[in-house]
Amino acid sequence: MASLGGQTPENTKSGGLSRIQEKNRNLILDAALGEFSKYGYSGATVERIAAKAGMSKSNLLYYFSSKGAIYTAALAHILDVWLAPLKTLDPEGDPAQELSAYIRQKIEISAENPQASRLFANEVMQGAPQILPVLETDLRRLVSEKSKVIMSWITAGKIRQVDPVHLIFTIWATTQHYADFSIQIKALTGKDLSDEDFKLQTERAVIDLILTGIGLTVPDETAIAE
Amino acid sequence: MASLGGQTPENTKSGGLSRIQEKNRNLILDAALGEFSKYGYSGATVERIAAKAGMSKSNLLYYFSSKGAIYTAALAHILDVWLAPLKTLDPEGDPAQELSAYIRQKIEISAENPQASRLFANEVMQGAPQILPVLETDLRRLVSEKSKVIMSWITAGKIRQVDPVHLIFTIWATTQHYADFSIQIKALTGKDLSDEDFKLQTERAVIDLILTGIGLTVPDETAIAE
DNA sequence: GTGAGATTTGACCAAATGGTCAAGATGCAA
DNA sequence: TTGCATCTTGACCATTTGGTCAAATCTCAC
Repeated sequence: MASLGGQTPENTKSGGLSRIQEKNRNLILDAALGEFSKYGYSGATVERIAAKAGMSKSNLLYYFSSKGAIYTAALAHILDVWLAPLKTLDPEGDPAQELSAYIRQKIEISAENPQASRLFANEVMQGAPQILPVLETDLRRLVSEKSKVIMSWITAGKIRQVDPVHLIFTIWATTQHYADFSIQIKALTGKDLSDEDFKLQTERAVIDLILTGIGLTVPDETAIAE
Repeated sequence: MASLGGQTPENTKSGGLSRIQEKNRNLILDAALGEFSKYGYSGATVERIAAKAGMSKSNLLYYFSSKGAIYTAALAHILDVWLAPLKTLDPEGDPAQELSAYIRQKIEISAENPQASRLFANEVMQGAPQILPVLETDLRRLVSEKSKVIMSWITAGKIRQVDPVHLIFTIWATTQHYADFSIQIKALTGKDLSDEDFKLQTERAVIDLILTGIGLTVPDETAIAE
Protein backbone atom coordinates (compact mmCIF):
# COMPACT_ATOMS: atom_id res chain seq x y z
CA MET A 1 0.00 0.00 0.00
CA ALA A 2 1.67 3.18 -1.13
CA SER A 3 1.69 5.85 1.52
CA LEU A 4 3.14 9.31 1.68
CA GLY A 5 2.24 10.47 5.16
CA GLY A 6 -0.43 13.06 4.45
CA GLN A 7 -1.22 15.51 7.21
CA THR A 8 -4.82 15.85 8.23
CA PRO A 9 -5.73 19.48 8.91
CA GLU A 10 -4.86 19.97 12.52
CA ASN A 11 -8.44 20.40 13.70
CA THR A 12 -11.30 18.03 14.45
CA LYS A 13 -10.68 16.45 17.80
CA SER A 14 -11.69 12.97 16.68
CA GLY A 15 -10.61 11.10 13.56
CA GLY A 16 -13.08 11.85 10.79
CA LEU A 17 -13.18 14.93 8.59
CA SER A 18 -16.18 17.19 8.75
CA ARG A 19 -18.47 17.49 5.78
CA ILE A 20 -16.99 20.86 4.88
CA GLN A 21 -13.46 19.63 5.27
CA GLU A 22 -14.12 16.66 3.06
CA LYS A 23 -15.56 18.86 0.35
CA ASN A 24 -12.89 21.53 0.46
CA ARG A 25 -9.98 19.14 0.61
CA ASN A 26 -11.25 17.47 -2.52
CA LEU A 27 -11.76 20.78 -4.28
CA ILE A 28 -8.21 21.73 -3.39
CA LEU A 29 -6.70 18.45 -4.48
CA ASP A 30 -8.49 18.57 -7.81
CA ALA A 31 -7.34 22.09 -8.43
CA ALA A 32 -3.83 21.24 -7.30
CA LEU A 33 -3.64 18.30 -9.67
CA GLY A 34 -4.49 20.58 -12.54
CA GLU A 35 -2.00 23.25 -11.61
CA PHE A 36 0.90 21.01 -10.63
CA SER A 37 0.55 18.87 -13.73
CA LYS A 38 0.35 21.92 -15.96
CA TYR A 39 3.10 24.06 -14.51
CA GLY A 40 5.22 21.72 -12.40
CA TYR A 41 5.78 22.15 -8.71
CA SER A 42 7.56 25.50 -8.85
CA GLY A 43 5.40 26.89 -11.61
CA ALA A 44 2.17 26.27 -9.77
CA THR A 45 1.10 29.00 -7.37
CA VAL A 46 -0.92 28.65 -4.21
CA GLU A 47 -2.98 31.62 -5.26
CA ARG A 48 -4.05 30.03 -8.53
CA ILE A 49 -4.80 26.70 -6.91
CA ALA A 50 -6.99 28.47 -4.39
CA ALA A 51 -8.78 30.45 -7.07
CA LYS A 52 -9.40 27.29 -9.07
CA ALA A 53 -10.75 25.65 -5.94
CA GLY A 54 -13.00 28.65 -5.41
CA MET A 55 -11.58 29.94 -2.15
CA SER A 56 -9.07 32.40 -0.80
CA LYS A 57 -5.41 31.58 -0.49
CA SER A 58 -5.66 31.97 3.27
CA ASN A 59 -8.44 29.46 3.42
CA LEU A 60 -6.53 26.97 1.38
CA LEU A 61 -3.63 27.35 3.80
CA TYR A 62 -6.10 26.55 6.55
CA TYR A 63 -6.58 23.08 5.05
CA PHE A 64 -3.01 22.42 4.00
CA SER A 65 -0.19 23.86 6.00
CA SER A 66 2.03 24.61 3.00
CA LYS A 67 2.41 24.33 -0.75
CA GLY A 68 4.56 21.27 -0.22
CA ALA A 69 1.81 19.64 1.81
CA ILE A 70 -0.68 20.15 -1.02
CA TYR A 71 1.76 18.66 -3.46
CA THR A 72 2.43 15.62 -1.31
CA ALA A 73 -1.27 15.09 -0.76
CA ALA A 74 -2.06 15.41 -4.46
CA LEU A 75 0.64 12.91 -5.28
CA ALA A 76 -0.55 10.45 -2.67
CA HIS A 77 -4.07 10.93 -3.94
CA ILE A 78 -3.22 9.62 -7.40
CA LEU A 79 -0.49 7.16 -6.56
CA ASP A 80 -2.63 4.16 -5.76
CA VAL A 81 -4.83 4.67 -8.76
CA TRP A 82 -1.82 5.03 -10.92
CA LEU A 83 -0.04 1.90 -9.79
CA ALA A 84 -3.05 -0.29 -9.20
CA PRO A 85 -3.58 -1.91 -12.62
CA LEU A 86 -0.36 -3.92 -12.42
CA LYS A 87 -1.67 -5.65 -9.32
CA THR A 88 -4.39 -7.34 -11.31
CA LEU A 89 -2.02 -9.41 -13.46
CA ASP A 90 -3.17 -12.92 -12.65
CA PRO A 91 -0.66 -15.79 -12.97
CA GLU A 92 -3.51 -18.25 -13.48
CA GLY A 93 -5.00 -16.28 -16.33
CA ASP A 94 -4.26 -16.52 -20.01
CA PRO A 95 -1.21 -14.35 -20.81
CA ALA A 96 -2.79 -12.80 -23.87
CA GLN A 97 -5.93 -11.91 -21.98
CA GLU A 98 -4.10 -10.69 -18.91
CA LEU A 99 -1.60 -8.53 -20.74
CA SER A 100 -4.05 -7.05 -23.19
CA ALA A 101 -6.38 -6.23 -20.33
CA TYR A 102 -3.51 -4.60 -18.47
CA ILE A 103 -2.47 -2.53 -21.44
CA ARG A 104 -6.05 -1.53 -22.09
CA GLN A 105 -6.47 -0.50 -18.47
CA LYS A 106 -3.35 1.64 -18.58
CA ILE A 107 -4.46 3.39 -21.73
CA GLU A 108 -7.92 3.87 -20.32
CA ILE A 109 -6.50 5.52 -17.23
CA SER A 110 -4.16 7.63 -19.31
CA ALA A 111 -7.13 8.81 -21.31
CA GLU A 112 -9.30 9.53 -18.30
CA ASN A 113 -6.70 11.27 -16.26
CA PRO A 114 -3.78 12.56 -18.29
CA GLN A 115 -3.11 15.14 -15.61
CA ALA A 116 -2.36 12.48 -13.05
CA SER A 117 0.01 10.86 -15.50
CA ARG A 118 1.84 14.11 -16.08
CA LEU A 119 2.06 14.89 -12.39
CA PHE A 120 3.57 11.50 -11.79
CA ALA A 121 5.96 11.90 -14.71
CA ASN A 122 6.99 15.32 -13.50
CA GLU A 123 7.71 14.04 -10.04
CA VAL A 124 9.81 11.15 -11.29
CA MET A 125 11.66 13.23 -13.87
CA GLN A 126 12.72 15.68 -11.21
CA GLY A 127 14.27 12.91 -9.20
CA ALA A 128 11.16 11.65 -7.40
CA PRO A 129 11.93 13.75 -4.32
CA GLN A 130 8.65 12.74 -2.69
CA ILE A 131 7.90 9.25 -3.91
CA LEU A 132 11.33 7.68 -4.23
CA PRO A 133 10.78 5.68 -1.03
CA VAL A 134 7.52 4.31 -2.41
CA LEU A 135 9.20 3.37 -5.67
CA GLU A 136 12.01 1.60 -3.85
CA THR A 137 9.73 -0.43 -1.63
CA ASP A 138 6.14 -0.93 -2.75
CA LEU A 139 6.62 -0.58 -6.47
CA ARG A 140 9.81 -2.57 -6.46
CA ARG A 141 8.12 -5.39 -4.61
CA LEU A 142 5.20 -5.28 -7.01
CA VAL A 143 7.37 -5.33 -10.11
CA SER A 144 9.42 -8.15 -8.72
CA GLU A 145 6.31 -10.14 -7.99
CA LYS A 146 4.76 -9.57 -11.40
CA SER A 147 8.05 -10.33 -13.12
CA LYS A 148 7.80 -13.76 -11.60
CA VAL A 149 4.34 -14.12 -13.07
CA ILE A 150 5.68 -13.31 -16.48
CA MET A 151 8.61 -15.65 -15.94
CA SER A 152 6.22 -18.43 -15.10
CA TRP A 153 4.49 -17.86 -18.43
CA ILE A 154 7.83 -18.11 -20.15
CA THR A 155 8.86 -21.33 -18.45
CA ALA A 156 5.44 -22.73 -19.20
CA GLY A 157 6.18 -22.02 -22.85
CA LYS A 158 3.21 -19.72 -23.13
CA ILE A 159 5.14 -16.67 -24.30
CA ARG A 160 8.53 -16.01 -25.85
CA GLN A 161 11.57 -15.56 -23.72
CA VAL A 162 11.77 -11.86 -22.93
CA ASP A 163 13.04 -9.88 -20.00
CA PRO A 164 9.95 -9.35 -17.82
CA VAL A 165 11.17 -6.07 -16.39
CA HIS A 166 11.83 -4.57 -19.78
CA LEU A 167 8.44 -5.78 -20.91
CA ILE A 168 6.81 -3.96 -18.02
CA PHE A 169 8.85 -0.84 -18.74
CA THR A 170 7.81 -0.95 -22.37
CA ILE A 171 4.16 -1.18 -21.42
CA TRP A 172 4.46 1.70 -19.00
CA ALA A 173 6.43 3.80 -21.44
CA THR A 174 4.08 3.28 -24.32
CA THR A 175 0.81 3.75 -22.51
CA GLN A 176 1.90 6.76 -20.50
CA HIS A 177 3.46 8.36 -23.55
CA TYR A 178 0.02 8.92 -25.03
CA ALA A 179 -1.01 10.87 -21.94
CA ASP A 180 2.19 12.72 -21.20
CA PHE A 181 2.93 13.70 -24.78
CA SER A 182 -0.63 14.20 -25.87
CA ILE A 183 0.18 17.64 -27.22
CA GLN A 184 2.80 16.16 -29.50
CA ILE A 185 0.49 13.32 -30.46
CA LYS A 186 -2.13 15.85 -31.36
CA ALA A 187 0.31 17.99 -33.32
CA LEU A 188 1.28 14.96 -35.38
CA THR A 189 -1.99 13.12 -35.81
CA GLY A 190 -4.62 15.75 -35.14
CA LYS A 191 -6.08 13.60 -32.39
CA ASP A 192 -5.34 12.34 -28.90
CA LEU A 193 -6.76 9.86 -26.42
CA SER A 194 -9.74 12.07 -25.70
CA ASP A 195 -10.95 11.02 -29.13
CA GLU A 196 -12.72 7.71 -28.63
CA ASP A 197 -11.79 6.32 -32.04
CA PHE A 198 -8.18 7.26 -31.62
CA LYS A 199 -8.11 5.67 -28.19
CA LEU A 200 -9.43 2.37 -29.53
CA GLN A 201 -7.03 2.51 -32.43
CA THR A 202 -4.18 3.12 -30.02
CA GLU A 203 -5.22 0.26 -27.79
CA ARG A 204 -5.32 -2.07 -30.75
CA ALA A 205 -1.96 -0.93 -32.08
CA VAL A 206 -0.14 -1.15 -28.76
CA ILE A 207 -1.65 -4.48 -27.79
CA ASP A 208 -0.97 -5.88 -31.22
CA LEU A 209 2.66 -4.80 -31.23
CA ILE A 210 3.50 -5.95 -27.74
CA LEU A 211 1.63 -9.23 -27.75
CA THR A 212 3.12 -10.11 -31.09
CA GLY A 213 6.46 -9.06 -29.71
CA ILE A 214 6.27 -11.69 -27.01
CA GLY A 215 5.06 -14.39 -29.35
CA LEU A 216 1.33 -14.27 -28.81
CA THR A 217 -1.53 -13.92 -31.19
CA VAL A 218 -3.84 -11.06 -30.43
CA PRO A 219 -7.09 -12.23 -28.83
CA ASP A 220 -10.26 -11.56 -30.75
CA GLU A 221 -11.45 -8.04 -30.05
CA THR A 222 -14.93 -9.16 -29.11
CA ALA A 223 -13.67 -11.74 -26.63
CA ILE A 224 -12.21 -9.10 -24.32
CA ALA A 225 -14.03 -7.90 -21.27
CA GLU A 226 -14.47 -4.16 -21.27
CA MET B 1 15.30 22.25 -40.19
CA ALA B 2 13.91 22.98 -36.80
CA SER B 3 14.31 26.60 -35.79
CA LEU B 4 13.21 28.58 -32.81
CA GLY B 5 14.48 32.05 -33.63
CA GLY B 6 17.38 32.41 -31.24
CA GLN B 7 18.59 35.93 -30.55
CA THR B 8 22.26 36.57 -30.94
CA PRO B 9 23.56 38.85 -28.19
CA GLU B 10 22.94 42.29 -29.52
CA ASN B 11 26.59 43.16 -29.93
CA THR B 12 29.26 42.34 -32.49
CA LYS B 13 28.71 44.55 -35.46
CA SER B 14 29.31 41.79 -38.01
CA GLY B 15 27.86 38.29 -38.03
CA GLY B 16 30.20 35.95 -36.14
CA LEU B 17 30.47 35.59 -32.40
CA SER B 18 33.70 36.52 -30.70
CA ARG B 19 35.81 33.84 -29.06
CA ILE B 20 34.62 34.89 -25.63
CA GLN B 21 31.01 35.01 -26.67
CA GLU B 22 31.21 31.57 -28.19
CA LYS B 23 32.69 30.15 -25.01
CA ASN B 24 30.32 31.86 -22.62
CA ARG B 25 27.21 31.11 -24.58
CA ASN B 26 28.11 27.45 -24.52
CA LEU B 27 28.83 27.53 -20.80
CA ILE B 28 25.47 29.13 -20.23
CA LEU B 29 23.57 26.74 -22.43
CA ASP B 30 25.15 23.74 -20.76
CA ALA B 31 24.33 25.06 -17.34
CA ALA B 32 20.83 25.99 -18.44
CA LEU B 33 20.20 22.51 -19.79
CA GLY B 34 21.10 21.05 -16.42
CA GLU B 35 18.95 23.43 -14.44
CA PHE B 36 15.91 23.49 -16.69
CA SER B 37 15.86 19.72 -17.00
CA LYS B 38 16.23 19.28 -13.27
CA TYR B 39 13.79 21.88 -11.99
CA GLY B 40 11.59 22.74 -14.94
CA TYR B 41 11.29 26.21 -16.39
CA SER B 42 9.88 27.92 -13.33
CA GLY B 43 12.00 26.00 -10.87
CA ALA B 44 15.25 26.96 -12.53
CA THR B 45 16.72 30.28 -11.44
CA VAL B 46 18.89 32.61 -13.45
CA GLU B 47 21.18 32.96 -10.46
CA ARG B 48 21.89 29.22 -10.25
CA ILE B 49 22.38 28.90 -13.99
CA ALA B 50 24.88 31.73 -13.85
CA ALA B 51 26.70 30.19 -10.89
CA LYS B 52 26.88 26.85 -12.65
CA ALA B 53 28.24 28.60 -15.72
CA GLY B 54 30.84 30.30 -13.54
CA MET B 55 29.74 33.90 -13.98
CA SER B 56 27.58 36.53 -12.37
CA LYS B 57 23.89 36.80 -13.03
CA SER B 58 24.41 40.21 -14.59
CA ASN B 59 26.92 38.80 -16.99
CA LEU B 60 24.62 36.01 -18.00
CA LEU B 61 21.94 38.60 -18.73
CA TYR B 62 24.48 40.29 -20.94
CA TYR B 63 24.50 37.26 -23.20
CA PHE B 64 20.83 36.39 -23.03
CA SER B 65 18.30 39.12 -22.65
CA SER B 66 15.98 37.14 -20.36
CA LYS B 67 15.34 33.81 -18.70
CA GLY B 68 12.95 32.97 -21.48
CA ALA B 69 15.61 33.64 -24.06
CA ILE B 70 17.96 31.20 -22.36
CA TYR B 71 15.25 28.60 -22.28
CA THR B 72 14.42 29.04 -25.92
CA ALA B 73 18.07 28.87 -26.88
CA ALA B 74 18.65 25.74 -24.81
CA LEU B 75 15.66 24.10 -26.39
CA ALA B 76 16.75 25.03 -29.89
CA HIS B 77 20.22 23.80 -29.05
CA ILE B 78 19.04 20.26 -28.40
CA LEU B 79 16.14 20.05 -30.80
CA ASP B 80 18.02 19.07 -33.92
CA VAL B 81 20.08 16.49 -32.10
CA TRP B 82 16.97 15.11 -30.55
CA LEU B 83 14.98 14.73 -33.72
CA ALA B 84 17.79 13.86 -36.08
CA PRO B 85 17.94 10.05 -35.81
CA LEU B 86 14.58 9.55 -37.46
CA LYS B 87 15.88 11.27 -40.58
CA THR B 88 18.31 8.45 -41.20
CA LEU B 89 15.62 5.80 -41.80
CA ASP B 90 16.46 4.66 -45.29
CA PRO B 91 13.67 3.23 -47.46
CA GLU B 92 16.24 1.31 -49.49
CA GLY B 93 17.74 -0.36 -46.46
CA ASP B 94 16.77 -3.58 -44.77
CA PRO B 95 13.92 -2.89 -42.33
CA ALA B 96 15.45 -4.93 -39.54
CA GLN B 97 18.78 -3.18 -39.89
CA GLU B 98 17.24 0.26 -40.27
CA LEU B 99 14.89 0.00 -37.34
CA SER B 100 17.31 -1.64 -34.96
CA ALA B 101 19.88 1.00 -35.84
CA TYR B 102 17.30 3.68 -35.21
CA ILE B 103 16.30 2.25 -31.86
CA ARG B 104 19.91 1.82 -30.88
CA GLN B 105 20.64 5.42 -31.82
CA LYS B 106 17.73 6.69 -29.74
CA ILE B 107 18.84 4.72 -26.71
CA GLU B 108 22.41 5.82 -27.20
CA ILE B 109 21.33 9.45 -27.25
CA SER B 110 19.10 8.93 -24.24
CA ALA B 111 22.05 7.48 -22.38
CA GLU B 112 24.44 10.23 -23.39
CA ASN B 113 22.12 13.09 -22.76
CA PRO B 114 19.25 12.25 -20.46
CA GLN B 115 19.00 15.91 -19.51
CA ALA B 116 18.14 16.87 -23.05
CA SER B 117 15.49 14.20 -23.10
CA ARG B 118 13.95 15.50 -19.90
CA LEU B 119 14.03 19.08 -21.05
CA PHE B 120 12.22 18.08 -24.21
CA ALA B 121 9.72 15.99 -22.24
CA ASN B 122 9.11 18.83 -19.83
CA GLU B 123 8.47 21.26 -22.64
CA VAL B 124 6.01 18.97 -24.38
CA MET B 125 4.23 17.95 -21.19
CA GLN B 126 3.59 21.57 -20.34
CA GLY B 127 1.90 22.08 -23.66
CA ALA B 128 4.95 22.71 -25.82
CA PRO B 129 4.58 26.51 -25.48
CA GLN B 130 7.83 27.06 -27.36
CA ILE B 131 8.16 24.22 -29.82
CA LEU B 132 4.60 23.52 -30.82
CA PRO B 133 5.11 25.25 -34.18
CA VAL B 134 8.13 23.06 -34.86
CA LEU B 135 6.19 19.94 -33.98
CA GLU B 136 3.33 20.94 -36.23
CA THR B 137 5.52 21.62 -39.22
CA ASP B 138 8.97 20.06 -39.31
CA LEU B 139 8.31 17.04 -37.12
CA ARG B 140 4.95 16.40 -38.67
CA ARG B 141 6.45 16.43 -42.13
CA LEU B 142 9.23 14.13 -41.00
CA VAL B 143 6.88 11.64 -39.37
CA SER B 144 4.65 11.67 -42.39
CA GLU B 145 7.59 11.01 -44.64
CA LYS B 146 8.97 8.19 -42.54
CA SER B 147 5.55 6.64 -42.15
CA LYS B 148 5.55 6.24 -45.90
CA VAL B 149 8.87 4.46 -45.69
CA ILE B 150 7.42 2.03 -43.19
CA MET B 151 4.31 1.64 -45.33
CA SER B 152 6.47 0.76 -48.27
CA TRP B 153 8.05 -2.00 -46.23
CA ILE B 154 4.61 -3.28 -45.38
CA THR B 155 3.36 -3.29 -48.96
CA ALA B 156 6.57 -4.98 -50.00
CA GLY B 157 5.69 -7.71 -47.50
CA LYS B 158 8.87 -7.11 -45.55
CA ILE B 159 7.18 -6.44 -42.22
CA ARG B 160 3.78 -7.12 -40.68
CA GLN B 161 0.92 -4.75 -41.18
CA VAL B 162 1.14 -2.22 -38.36
CA ASP B 163 0.24 1.41 -38.03
CA PRO B 164 3.48 3.25 -38.85
CA VAL B 165 2.68 6.23 -36.66
CA HIS B 166 1.99 4.10 -33.63
CA LEU B 167 5.17 2.19 -34.31
CA ILE B 168 7.13 5.42 -34.27
CA PHE B 169 5.37 6.55 -31.10
CA THR B 170 6.19 3.25 -29.45
CA ILE B 171 9.84 3.58 -30.32
CA TRP B 172 9.95 7.14 -29.01
CA ALA B 173 8.06 6.26 -25.87
CA THR B 174 10.19 3.29 -25.02
CA THR B 175 13.58 4.74 -25.70
CA GLN B 176 12.91 8.07 -24.04
CA HIS B 177 11.35 6.38 -21.04
CA TYR B 178 14.73 5.04 -20.03
CA ALA B 179 16.14 8.55 -19.94
CA ASP B 180 13.17 10.43 -18.52
CA PHE B 181 12.32 7.89 -15.83
CA SER B 182 15.86 6.85 -15.06
CA ILE B 183 15.30 7.46 -11.36
CA GLN B 184 12.42 5.03 -11.37
CA ILE B 185 14.39 2.57 -13.48
CA LYS B 186 17.19 2.78 -10.99
CA ALA B 187 14.88 2.37 -8.02
CA LEU B 188 13.49 -0.80 -9.56
CA THR B 189 16.55 -2.40 -11.13
CA GLY B 190 19.44 -0.79 -9.33
CA LYS B 191 20.85 0.40 -12.65
CA ASP B 192 20.18 2.85 -15.44
CA LEU B 193 21.48 3.63 -18.91
CA SER B 194 24.71 5.05 -17.52
CA ASP B 195 25.62 1.46 -16.79
CA GLU B 196 27.08 0.06 -20.00
CA ASP B 197 25.82 -3.47 -19.44
CA PHE B 198 22.34 -2.30 -18.63
CA LYS B 199 22.33 -0.11 -21.72
CA LEU B 200 23.23 -3.01 -23.99
CA GLN B 201 20.69 -5.22 -22.28
CA THR B 202 18.06 -2.53 -22.78
CA GLU B 203 18.94 -2.14 -26.44
CA ARG B 204 18.64 -5.86 -26.97
CA ALA B 205 15.34 -6.09 -25.11
CA VAL B 206 13.70 -3.16 -26.87
CA ILE B 207 14.93 -4.11 -30.33
CA ASP B 208 13.91 -7.70 -29.78
CA LEU B 209 10.43 -6.82 -28.63
CA ILE B 210 9.67 -4.29 -31.33
CA LEU B 211 11.21 -6.10 -34.27
CA THR B 212 9.45 -9.28 -33.27
CA GLY B 213 6.32 -7.22 -32.86
CA ILE B 214 6.40 -6.21 -36.51
CA GLY B 215 7.21 -9.69 -37.71
CA LEU B 216 10.95 -9.52 -38.12
CA THR B 217 13.69 -11.70 -36.78
CA VAL B 218 16.30 -9.84 -34.81
CA PRO B 219 19.50 -9.38 -36.80
CA ASP B 220 22.62 -11.03 -35.44
CA GLU B 221 24.18 -8.80 -32.83
CA THR B 222 27.61 -8.89 -34.46
CA ALA B 223 26.24 -7.92 -37.84
CA ILE B 224 25.20 -4.48 -36.68
CA ALA B 225 27.33 -1.45 -37.27
CA GLU B 226 28.09 0.37 -34.05
C1' DG C 1 51.10 52.12 -25.00
C1' DT C 2 46.53 53.69 -25.71
C1' DG C 3 41.85 54.25 -26.36
C1' DA C 4 37.41 52.51 -27.99
C1' DG C 5 34.59 48.86 -27.57
C1' DA C 6 33.66 44.44 -25.28
C1' DT C 7 33.08 42.17 -20.98
C1' DT C 8 32.03 41.79 -16.05
C1' DT C 9 30.07 42.90 -11.77
C1' DG C 10 27.72 44.71 -7.45
C1' DA C 11 24.10 47.59 -6.04
C1' DC C 12 19.62 48.17 -6.66
C1' DC C 13 14.49 47.77 -7.95
C1' DA C 14 9.79 45.98 -8.61
C1' DA C 15 6.88 42.17 -8.89
C1' DA C 16 5.56 37.70 -7.49
C1' DT C 17 4.84 34.52 -4.01
C1' DG C 18 4.61 31.55 0.23
C1' DG C 19 3.08 32.13 4.53
C1' DT C 20 1.17 34.63 9.13
C1' DC C 21 -2.30 36.78 11.85
C1' DA C 22 -6.09 38.82 13.92
C1' DA C 23 -10.62 39.62 13.14
C1' DG C 24 -14.98 38.61 11.22
C1' DA C 25 -18.60 35.18 9.44
C1' DT C 26 -20.82 30.88 9.75
C1' DG C 27 -22.50 26.39 11.43
C1' DC C 28 -24.28 23.84 15.00
C1' DA C 29 -25.26 21.58 19.53
C1' DA C 30 -27.64 22.67 23.76
C1' DT D 1 -31.35 31.98 21.06
C1' DT D 2 -26.85 31.54 22.56
C1' DG D 3 -22.16 30.36 22.84
C1' DC D 4 -18.32 28.04 21.08
C1' DA D 5 -15.71 25.85 17.55
C1' DT D 6 -15.17 25.85 12.79
C1' DC D 7 -14.45 28.26 8.75
C1' DT D 8 -13.11 32.29 5.87
C1' DT D 9 -10.81 36.32 4.60
C1' DG D 10 -8.07 40.71 3.78
C1' DA D 11 -4.12 42.99 5.32
C1' DC D 12 0.39 42.33 5.88
C1' DC D 13 5.32 40.50 5.88
C1' DA D 14 9.78 38.43 4.34
C1' DT D 15 12.00 36.24 0.80
C1' DT D 16 12.98 35.10 -3.74
C1' DT D 17 13.79 36.33 -8.19
C1' DG D 18 13.95 38.40 -12.90
C1' DG D 19 15.83 42.26 -14.62
C1' DT D 20 18.29 47.27 -14.87
C1' DC D 21 22.18 50.32 -14.62
C1' DA D 22 26.27 52.71 -14.02
C1' DA D 23 30.76 51.92 -13.07
C1' DA D 24 34.91 49.12 -13.27
C1' DT D 25 37.89 46.02 -15.82
C1' DC D 26 39.61 43.74 -19.69
C1' DT D 27 40.88 43.02 -24.80
C1' DC D 28 42.95 44.07 -28.72
C1' DA D 29 43.68 46.66 -33.08
C1' DC D 30 46.37 50.52 -34.11
